Formats: sequence, structure tokens, C-alpha cells
Amino acid sequence: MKAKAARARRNDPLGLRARILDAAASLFQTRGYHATGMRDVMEAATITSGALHHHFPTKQALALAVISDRVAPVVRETWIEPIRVASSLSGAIVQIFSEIARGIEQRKSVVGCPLNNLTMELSFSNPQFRSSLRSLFEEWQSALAERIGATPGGARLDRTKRAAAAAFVIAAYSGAMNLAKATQSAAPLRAAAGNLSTWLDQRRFNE
Amino acid sequence: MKAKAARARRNDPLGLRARILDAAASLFQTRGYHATGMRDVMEAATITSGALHHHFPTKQALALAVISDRVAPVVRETWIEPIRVASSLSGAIVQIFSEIARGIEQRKSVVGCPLNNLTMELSFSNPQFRSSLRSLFEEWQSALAERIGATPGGARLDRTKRAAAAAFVIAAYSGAMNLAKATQSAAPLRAAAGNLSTWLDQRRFNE
DNA sequence: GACATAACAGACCGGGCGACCTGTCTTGCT
DNA sequence: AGCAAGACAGGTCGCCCGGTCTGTTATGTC
Repeated sequence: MKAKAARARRNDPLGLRARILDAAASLFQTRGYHATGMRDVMEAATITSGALHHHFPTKQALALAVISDRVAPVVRETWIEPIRVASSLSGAIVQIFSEIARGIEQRKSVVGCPLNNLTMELSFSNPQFRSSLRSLFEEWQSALAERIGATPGGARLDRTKRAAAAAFVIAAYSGAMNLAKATQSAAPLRAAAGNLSTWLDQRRFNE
Repeated sequence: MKAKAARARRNDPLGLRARILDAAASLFQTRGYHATGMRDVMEAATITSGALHHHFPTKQALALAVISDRVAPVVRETWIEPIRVASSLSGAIVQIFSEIARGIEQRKSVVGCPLNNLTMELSFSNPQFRSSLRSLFEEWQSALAERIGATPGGARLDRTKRAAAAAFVIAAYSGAMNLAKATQSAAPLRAAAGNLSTWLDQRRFNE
């Protein structure tokens, strides 16, 4: 019948799943979790209700998958890995900031850090989301703390102080992004990068 | 009929309005704007649908009123005023942090800063909310910048650098609160306070 | 080739949402 | 006292939300 030539469509569950995750991740970041409907996700991914609920039975399951399969990799690629491989911690941090600021300026809009956005909206009310998001923060923080311990300034700090310094870096970034979102400008990020760098250099976290 | 003795109930529009705002402010902060229904507000304030919509025709109007009548005063009382009257800027900032951290520890839960929460959720998608929240941030930032200009370290900075330093302080607080919310602990706030203080003192913002 | 199961399609449903609307009582003004 | 406007009460409405259900097609297995 339609033997060899016209076998156009085949099932591609992984590809479809990826499309759903991409669409959902984008919508969750721009509009937020509660403001995004399953219908919005369906339209953005151009799929049917059946397909969506086949891959993700509930909205919460979808969000948890977005966190682990989309948000977490972004954090690892833009923060954790660069910090691990960089020769100078201070330099790496400043560069990460400036790359993000550059991205904002050419996109001309600030949607915020996906991890921050989801944390603020979901972390308090829902324990499931909280533990998922918290562990990501901890991964980020411990990568920073470990790297801080490898600098001349960080070597003399104990475990707690290193964690505190790492938390401070994350807080500065997170808060700067928040301000950037409020003002729709990259200025707060650049301001934070500059001042964070003086703080880092003073504490000799620059090598 | 019920002439003198039994005239128990009287209208109290301002009191009712205040109750609505209190309830809504609390719910918006803990659950978020979109996750809070008008019915939740009605129940929390123990009023009827008619009364609620008489004072605030739409949910958005209610939220805007919450921002200007509840959130803004909180920011002014806990941040702007203390900074204006304090003798030491650095000392004032550290004290504000520690008071907030203390509050968290005895309440045993972190709901986050109301301004931050609403900004993250609403500021990007809705221009009405954005301008309202942004002006509050600007008020906060300019109060800080002005005070920084009055310190020995800040006097030599130009207008832009002062604004950047002010933004950095806000970012550090905002981000620390975000982390605190994610971990449900006051530790990130204390970490930020300590490290922010080092940065402040190094830049001689301490008088 | 038979058959169980996965991968989708798409109609459908109960409930909750924000908003509206009519009615009653209260208040302020003259 | 009279009367318009304000302040509330409470039922109602239509819509949209997340989730379910049944049906159809593709896929792996023996």
C-alpha cells in the first residue's frame, strides 16, 4: 500500500518530549508556572492534549522534569562548569556576569534566571519543588565553595566561611538579576559584577 | 424600633479596606499572586464578594493597592528610614540584615521579601505592575545612593558608581533572601550580611 | 502474522476562577 | 425629613483550567 515511499510520519517520543520540555521551560520562565496553562504548552509545542498527558501526567510532573532536564543543565553549563575549568575564579565570575549582561542587551528584555524565577514562585508552598530546587542551589554553591577553597584567600577559610562566601556570590547574582528584571536593564548586573569583583580581589579569590 | 440600644453594626469602609489589604498582602506574599484566588482573600478577610469588589473592582486593582499601601510602607520602614537616620551606613545595613534574620529564625519559615516576590512574578509580563514595582526599587536605590554619597568612601564616587554600589547592596539582600527561601534558612542572610559588611568597610562606607 | 503495549489524537468533564448584578441597608447632604 | 450616593450582601454566570476517557495508529516481540 504505502509501503516504501510514503511512510512520512513515524513516532518520535524522545523528540516530542524534548519539544514539550523546551516549550514549557520557555513559558515557565517568561510567564511563570501558575500563569502558564497546559493549553499554552500544547500550542507552543504544537501537540495534542493526549500526547502531552501521555508524557507528563500532571502539570507538576512537567515542571519537575523542566527543572531537572532543562533548568539544571543551564545552571551547570553557564555557572558550574566554567568555574571548574577557569584559571581565575574572580575572572570567571566576572566573565559569566558580562556574558549574561551582553545576552540581555542584545535580546533587549530580561526574563530572569530560570532557577531564581521558579524558586521564588514555587519553593515556599510546594515541598516537592522545594527539594528539587534546593538541591540545585546546593550543587551550585558547593561547586563555588570548593573552588574558593583552592584560592590563596580561600584556603585560610574554614568550611562554613567558604560556604558563606559561595552563598554571597550566588546571592549577588540572583539579586542583581532580580533588579535587572524589575528595571528591564542589564545595568544592575554590570554593577554587581564590578563590585563583586572588588570584593573577590580584596579577599584574594582571584587565583 | 431598634433606636438607641441595638445599633450594633456600623459601616467601616476604611477598616474593611484595611482588612482586605492585610489579608491580600499576606496571601500574595506566601502563595503568590496567581496562586491566590479572590475567594481566598474573601475568606481570610471574612467578607463577602460584594464588599471585596466594591473596594477593589478587579484582582489587579487589589494587587496594585497592596503594593502601594502595604509593600511600599514595609520597604520604607525597614530599609529607607533606618538608612536615613543611622549614623553608620555599614552598621545600619548589617543591623537590618540581622533583624530580618532574627525574625526568620523565630518564625521558623522564610516567605521572602514581599517586594522581591511580587517583582519576580509580575514585573515582566505586566507593564502596570512593572512601573509600580520599579519606582519602589528606584526609591530604595536612590535613598541608598544618597547615603553612600555622604560617606568618606562614597564622596569620591560619581553618580553612576554610587548608583551601582546601591544596586549591589539591594542585589545582595534580594538574592540572599531568595536563597534563604530556597533553603528555608536564615543562613544565607547572615552570610550576605557578613560579606557585605567587609565590602562596605573596605570601600569606607562605614561612616 | 499475531498480539500486547507504547505513542499519540481529540472529545469531554467537573470544578474553580474572576467578574457581574440585583437588592438591601447605611450614611451624608440639604 | 427626603434623597442620592455609598457600603455591603450574596447569588449567578460564563469561561477556562487541569485532568480523564475512549479510540486509533505505530512499534517491538515471539
